[in-house]
Amino acid sequence: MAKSTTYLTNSKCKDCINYPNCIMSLLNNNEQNIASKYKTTNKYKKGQAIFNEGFTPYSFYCILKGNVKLSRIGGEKIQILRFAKSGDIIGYRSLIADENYSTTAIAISDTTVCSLPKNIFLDELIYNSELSLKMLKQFAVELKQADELIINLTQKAGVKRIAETLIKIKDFYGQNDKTNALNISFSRNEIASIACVSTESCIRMLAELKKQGVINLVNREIQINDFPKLKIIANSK
Amino acid sequence: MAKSTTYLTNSKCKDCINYPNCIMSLLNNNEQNIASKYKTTNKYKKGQAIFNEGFTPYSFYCILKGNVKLSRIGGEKIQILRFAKSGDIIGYRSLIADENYSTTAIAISDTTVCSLPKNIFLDELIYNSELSLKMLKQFAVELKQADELIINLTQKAGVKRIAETLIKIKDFYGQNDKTNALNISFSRNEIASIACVSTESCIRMLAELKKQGVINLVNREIQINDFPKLKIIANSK
DNA sequence: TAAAAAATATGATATAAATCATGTTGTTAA
DNA sequence: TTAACAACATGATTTATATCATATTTTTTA
Repeated sequence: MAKSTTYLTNSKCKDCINYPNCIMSLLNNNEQNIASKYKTTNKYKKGQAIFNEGFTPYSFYCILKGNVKLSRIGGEKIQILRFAKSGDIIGYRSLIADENYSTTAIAISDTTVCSLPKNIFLDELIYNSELSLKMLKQFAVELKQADELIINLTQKAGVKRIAETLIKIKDFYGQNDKTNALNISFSRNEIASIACVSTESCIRMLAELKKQGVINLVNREIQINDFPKLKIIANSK
Repeated sequence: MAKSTTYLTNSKCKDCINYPNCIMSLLNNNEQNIASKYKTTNKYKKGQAIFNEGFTPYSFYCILKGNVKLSRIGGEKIQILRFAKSGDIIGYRSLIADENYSTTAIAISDTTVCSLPKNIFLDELIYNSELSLKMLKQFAVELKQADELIINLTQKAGVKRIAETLIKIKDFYGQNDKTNALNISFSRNEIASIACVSTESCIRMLAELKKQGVINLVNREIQINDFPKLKIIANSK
């Protein structure tokens, strides 16, 4: 896979399209000056890795524009664990834990990412309590979500996990108002890796949901027809 | 289940048996004074809940002495997610996320817990950057562990998960030097809830490990004879 | 625009582990 | 010290879903 393209810019967070939603909007003027001085901006094509499991982290990443999946390998199979989109941050867990990356981040659409050197970010955490508190909250929510994923993946039947997965994608990335198609399209194999089923089972389960009239499958694209029913399926015993 | 017994003490963290290992050792003199003024100490019998999933949190908890399991219900089954012991803190996730408890904490041996009112703890987080940074690190490690649990529970075969569970208990709570028995004993049903298998399967798999000479089952007590082999089993494909 | 490759689809079979059933052992309480 | 109960144990059966096999469709590339 080709290397990402690097762009050097001096733009500040307060002028970013994600301001004030991005967590880095909490930097004060001085911190923003430092950040803009040291940050680089990189473009990743769909499918390119931003960082890889097992590698040493040197940077903190902000998604300027685009979408990312975070996954982890366990022997043979890949498990997709969570997602990120414009304005989200990635790669901070390893920096804060002072460990190598425990997940792999891959662009699921063409994605532009701002990178900040490790120590600049860690310094900001020390001196900006608003930032560190926001980070604490981010972790607290993520930890709950990880716990929920454990319960969902281990205690729900396959079709329910597929339903849950479609809900997750719709809630996070949205859907087309007219066609009801999911804004970000995943292959059957990817959906399987989110729901933790085999690709074949995933295909069968999607077919089952289609048969029940909950979704529509048009040219590999998934349209959610009956979102309430999808929720009922995902949450039923 | 009977209510916990409450004791009021004015002792400070710096005089605690867990000093300086407990994260609260990072409080400065003034903060320790405030903490000692507002904190209460409670004793929980084995099996008693310290807090329950779904309830609103009002306190931050430090385990003065004892052991705790953190679990979560998913429909029918209970999944044990992690453990805590003397010097560990619990209940902070919900406080920081400003959400109800997402897990239940139950004493797995007689346990004494210090409680600090929610706002005292949250204030300390704001003003003590050393504390908030340590909390960030705690979250970062816990999040990785949650991710690892996802992979282990969804991708490893039952026996391997049982082996993994025994390793986890041994590493976290230790084992008796002479008998090789685990320091904290769990019922078969609890081990099943950690490894995410049925109780019957858990029993069968323990029997299998015994047959292989890796462990010994004496009066419901589990002794680890061959730890290296247990690790090999847990990590083999 | 044909050929190759990748993704989707579907049927048949295998399998790990849950569930159900019943029995045994160990612990608690009358 | 026996009865009652809970925990542990083991066999038989069922079930969900993975795996294997083979098509079909769509996309990519030569």
